[in-house]
Amino acid sequence: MAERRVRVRFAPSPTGPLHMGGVRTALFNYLFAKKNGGDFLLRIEDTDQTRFVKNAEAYIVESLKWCGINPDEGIGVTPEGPYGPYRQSDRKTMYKQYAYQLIESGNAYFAFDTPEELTKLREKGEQEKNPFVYNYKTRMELCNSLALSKEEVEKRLNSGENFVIRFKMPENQDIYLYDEIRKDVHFNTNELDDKVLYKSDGMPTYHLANVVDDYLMKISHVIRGEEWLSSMPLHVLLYRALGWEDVMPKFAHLPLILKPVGHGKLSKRDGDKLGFPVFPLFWVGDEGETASGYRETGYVPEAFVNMLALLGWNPGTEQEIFTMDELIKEFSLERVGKSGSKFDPEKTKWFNQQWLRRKSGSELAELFAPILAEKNVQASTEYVAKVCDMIKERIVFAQDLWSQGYYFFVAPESYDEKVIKKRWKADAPAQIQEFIEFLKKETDYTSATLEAKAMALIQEKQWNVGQVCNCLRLAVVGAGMGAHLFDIFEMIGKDETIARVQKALDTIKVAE
RNA sequence: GGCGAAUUCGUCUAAUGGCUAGGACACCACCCUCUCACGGUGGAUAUUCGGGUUCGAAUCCCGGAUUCGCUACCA
Repeated sequence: MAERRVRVRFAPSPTGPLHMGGVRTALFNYLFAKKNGGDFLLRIEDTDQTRFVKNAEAYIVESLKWCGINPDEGIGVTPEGPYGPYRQSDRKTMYKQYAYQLIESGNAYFAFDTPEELTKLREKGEQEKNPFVYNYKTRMELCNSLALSKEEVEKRLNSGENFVIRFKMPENQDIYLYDEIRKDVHFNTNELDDKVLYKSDGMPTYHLANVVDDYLMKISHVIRGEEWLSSMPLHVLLYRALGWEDVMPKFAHLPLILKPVGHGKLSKRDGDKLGFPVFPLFWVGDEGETASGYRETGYVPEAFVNMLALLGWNPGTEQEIFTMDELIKEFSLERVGKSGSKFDPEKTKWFNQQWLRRKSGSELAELFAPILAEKNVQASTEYVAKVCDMIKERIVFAQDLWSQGYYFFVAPESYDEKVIKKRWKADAPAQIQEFIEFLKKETDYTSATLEAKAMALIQEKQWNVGQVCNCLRLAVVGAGMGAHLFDIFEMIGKDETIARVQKALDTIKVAE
């Protein structure tokens, strides 16, 4: 049998910003598609009009773009593709016929119960410790086309009364399913309920829309979060009832991403409460509420994607740093784990550090440019790139380029008290004074030469290397950190070096 | 409550019946070093519990515990 073309979709609901769990689902779909030479589509599932958030769709598109997860088809692609439209609200009219087809084949029925009535039944059920379920046991006592007379149903339908269409879940059937990640899974239909497929507002619910669209869009594999595992039997039954079982996609349910502390899955509502972003990009909601994003926090997309890929998947080797191309090459559903993973913000920082370090000076200079502009610093890109090369091993975030490299651009405004206390001893002023005289006479102002001559001087005078160098570092940097001392000298130049050291000499008082 | 799924260092994970349970993050110590980092070396820390099967179990089977998910005219 010829293998079906691999077509997968990421189908988020625009109810707010896409959070990192969603990005990971998109990533795994994308990797799977690319690995197998297939298509990755982006479909928007906006069937719930009450939860619709205006900017969410654009945010989703931009987030995926930032991550380098580019759809082949669907929302955000021009032209969108042959199976459009790819927004369920734009497909609204397509679902009704399938809902009615299910009614005709006896797999679904009209229900007239109002939400209020159902809520009341649920509350009552809870009190009596006998939860209300709309299923084979109760449906004949409720208000629907199975329990009511044909005339009564006609009358209600013709009078324009609100109705929903429910799936008639068969009684006592054992359903054996296969999940690509979880392997064999078993359900009995008595545990399931008569889910609403078609809502009174004329929109399908997720279950119907999802199955219909996946069928029409020729989806071969459904890769989604574990929260959907429980509805897999319903979806499979829907494929069967609609007569589509032969082209039913394979299912793979991904383990969830859990909160690093406390309990439960990571959710949008966690926002910044946990001290790290849960969203790829900065978010501003309809009511002006904001949430931080990985991009603005100083993460590079390579690191974010790399971290996400290793959350729930592993290559079976000890390689941890992967480019997108390497991920595509290595990815397989077989190596996706079964258990949920707690998200670790510390490891995410490490990935960013690794990725930043792998970038060239000029690549980093591009990240640094907006920060320098904000600080009103003018410098040539060559100079900035050189600085980046010197400090890239000390940064975790793009922003650290400034905190770790400001002294290449501006003189320190203060001096670290702790360093003064430790290094600026009684004999320091005299030594530094002498060192200034040495610097003034230097004509070959390059790092290596300067270092050799300075070391010779220190040895000749029998000074303590650590004390002298650290005092000089304090003078040019203002703190006990930073790049190689003589590299700093060369970079800022002779005049600036002398000016800074002289100023330190004039300002700093010998520690008691 | 019902149903489903899961369970290896604090965290992410490797080991699909067989070396001393391996790696990474974080932590500690030492080395490198003018500082901060980087790097290197070493350390501490794990098979949820109880039964079985087997020469041998993290791995297979049964039961308990715990965690997560679902249980909406939300996805």
